[in-house]
Amino acid sequence: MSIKMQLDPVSTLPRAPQYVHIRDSLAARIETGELIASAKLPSERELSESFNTTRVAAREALLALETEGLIYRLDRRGWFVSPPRVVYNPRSTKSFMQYVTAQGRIPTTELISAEQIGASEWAAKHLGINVGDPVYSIWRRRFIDGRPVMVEHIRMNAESFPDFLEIPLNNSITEAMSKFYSVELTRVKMNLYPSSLSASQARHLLVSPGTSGLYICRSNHDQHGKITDVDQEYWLHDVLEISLEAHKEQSE
Amino acid sequence: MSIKMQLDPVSTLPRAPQYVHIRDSLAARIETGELIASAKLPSERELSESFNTTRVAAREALLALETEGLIYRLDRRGWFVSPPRVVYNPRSTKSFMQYVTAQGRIPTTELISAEQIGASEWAAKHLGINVGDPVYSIWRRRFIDGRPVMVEHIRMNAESFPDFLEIPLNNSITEAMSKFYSVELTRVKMNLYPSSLSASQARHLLVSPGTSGLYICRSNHDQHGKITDVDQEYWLHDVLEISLEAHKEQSE
DNA sequence: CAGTGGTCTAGACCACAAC
DNA sequence: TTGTGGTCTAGACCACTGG
Repeated sequence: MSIKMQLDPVSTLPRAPQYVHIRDSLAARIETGELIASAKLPSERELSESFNTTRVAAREALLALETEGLIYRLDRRGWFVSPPRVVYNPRSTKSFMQYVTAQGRIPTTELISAEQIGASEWAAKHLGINVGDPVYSIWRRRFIDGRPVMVEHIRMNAESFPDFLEIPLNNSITEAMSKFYSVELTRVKMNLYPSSLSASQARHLLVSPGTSGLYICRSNHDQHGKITDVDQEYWLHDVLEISLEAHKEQSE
Repeated sequence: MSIKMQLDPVSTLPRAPQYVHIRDSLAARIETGELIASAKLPSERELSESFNTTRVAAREALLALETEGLIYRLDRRGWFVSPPRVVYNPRSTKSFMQYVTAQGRIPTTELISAEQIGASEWAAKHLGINVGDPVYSIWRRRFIDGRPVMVEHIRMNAESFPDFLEIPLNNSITEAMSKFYSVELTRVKMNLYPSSLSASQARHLLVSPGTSGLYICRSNHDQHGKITDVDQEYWLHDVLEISLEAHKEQSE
């Protein structure tokens, strides 16, 4: 037996990158519950020191976990463990407030701005009205357990809902439509895809510009088939799980 | 008026990061059509030189565009302009082959592996059978215009589809069920959320491990309400746009 | 003001793809 | 063999958060 240590054959295989070790270590600490939901992770500098490497490698590990949806980042504030996803079912009549509460989480809604303007080309097309027709343009921010998770931009046909802006807009708009205008939402059309958050949206959500998100565009229809409102939602990418059940149809 | 030049007030505002310029420049070249779909971008080194900066900054710009879905990356092969998203409607009876073709794109399916095994706990639960019951486990890879965009893992109740593995599995499984077993898919249950691709999935899709993706889990049901198969799909994040129309129900 | 992430410099070596 | 992205070193300064 030679004194010189034999190289382990395994070491001739492609070595797992350094950042993978950091990722795995953190992932394990999350899985075992050592780091619980919303807990703050060690700083990038601490991590790089304790793993005897540089901030770049630590950062890569954190970014990988972020992409997976295991952790999230508050801009210049640090890294935190992601809470479980909230399940959203477009077919359910439950409002945001209702389905979040039903899952044991605490929803909040905050009005950012609300005004009446003339319909843009985009809004007119989606609301089935003419450019320049009066629409309400409403921006809101929604929270789950105190974390801002979504900003939304709602456009409503103003002529269908006179004086709507007098109503408190940090409550359910669906309920307001029902209670004050006898308008019931019976059908929803949605388009959605992963994208990234603009600088403005990111600011509202306390994250860095360019953070990945989930874009959802919803058109709501009332019992007469009329479009009531169009809602663009910009979610953080780790917050939602979409769940839906569909009956097959020949329709496109 | 002092001789000393006044600072332009604008310059006291936070300066846009360097990588934003590179991002914007590339985004503009994509928008104007100078760089068309699937075109290869300049290499990271070329970009960093032409913008008189380092690879890190160039890379950040490219990663930002990747998150937006404007460009994609083939592992160690370079960066390319993303083609438009394909619209997928879960309610439509169209198969992958059909809806991709209908949008002027060319779909391909490749069988990776197919075997009969005993149901895992996960498979048993989702198929409504017992652990160890015979199931087909099928892995496939799907392409659009030659680009690998999704890997899927299908589990079927083997007892419902005797000798299914004898059928060519690079064609539509839905059609095979209909043609040979008189089983029609009438209902689908889906769960989906953004996530990241595992090393194995990434290899199949020619991308780097940890690339962000879109996870879709589908349970298909036949005309009798029986579960026919469960399908886990791992899409690249920039490929799909989900489009759906739902009638509201009191059901959860 | 101290601490955090955000951005950047100026390099380096590696694994792999394509020729 | 050459060129690409993938990973990494060892620093630096900046913008902003929070006490």
